[in-house]
Amino acid sequence: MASTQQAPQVPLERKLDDETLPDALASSPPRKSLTIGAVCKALVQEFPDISISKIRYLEDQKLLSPRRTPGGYRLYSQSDVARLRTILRMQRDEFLPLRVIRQELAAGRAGDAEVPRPAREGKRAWRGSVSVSQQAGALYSLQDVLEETGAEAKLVRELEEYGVVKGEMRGGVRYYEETEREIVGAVSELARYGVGGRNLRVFRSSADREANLLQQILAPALRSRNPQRRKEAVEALENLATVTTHLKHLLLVRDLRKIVR
DNA sequence: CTTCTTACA
DNA sequence: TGTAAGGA
Repeated sequence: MASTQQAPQVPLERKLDDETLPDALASSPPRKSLTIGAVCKALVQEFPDISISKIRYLEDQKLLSPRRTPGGYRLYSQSDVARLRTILRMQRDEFLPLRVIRQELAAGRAGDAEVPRPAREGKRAWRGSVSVSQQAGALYSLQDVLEETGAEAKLVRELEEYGVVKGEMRGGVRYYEETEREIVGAVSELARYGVGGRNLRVFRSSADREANLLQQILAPALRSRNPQRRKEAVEALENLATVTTHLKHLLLVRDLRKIVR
């Protein structure tokens, strides 16, 4: 109830004159602000299930604070929109809870102008990080794998025994995917430090659990009828994998320090 | 016609 | 999250 809404003067100067939204063609700092509806329309391309209420909700959660017209209409500046994009991407790609996003945003950039987006932590991966989506990658024969990783056949056999790599039969010959080649390479590295294949079961089972977890989370999107959404889901999976890897790395480092200290 | 807030499902 | 209501 209650509602002594003041007169919403003409909320903005020409609402959709610039609905072209050349977000890439920067250099238009303060001039044009958008109403919530316009913002929604502009973002619906990249975020299909965006909605006015959702945007308002984000404001409730203190993630946005657009200016208001004397009439109470929200006016989103370019940087507000950029910030909103960042928020939506963090939610969609990294599944970060709003409270985390709020901190992340408060503690740093992404409030104005362009978004330093790809500043993800996906640091090192042994050589050439692999991606979940490159399913249809090349296949490698045992020979190839051994040559490129410098591993011993014995090691590969061991890994197969423990189900770390499986390879696939083609015309009586076993071939390995690129990911598996990477695995062999990494394990080979570990072998030089005395870590045997039998020590890897723990890795494999934890990897399985993680894969299941991520898959469950993304299941809805992966089942989507919309191919675009599925594609995004796969990308999200990769990002998630990167993030969890980073997390594991941090936890490992922390624990190692405890031990060494 | 659009947006606003509040309340409710 | 979405939506209906009542106003501006």
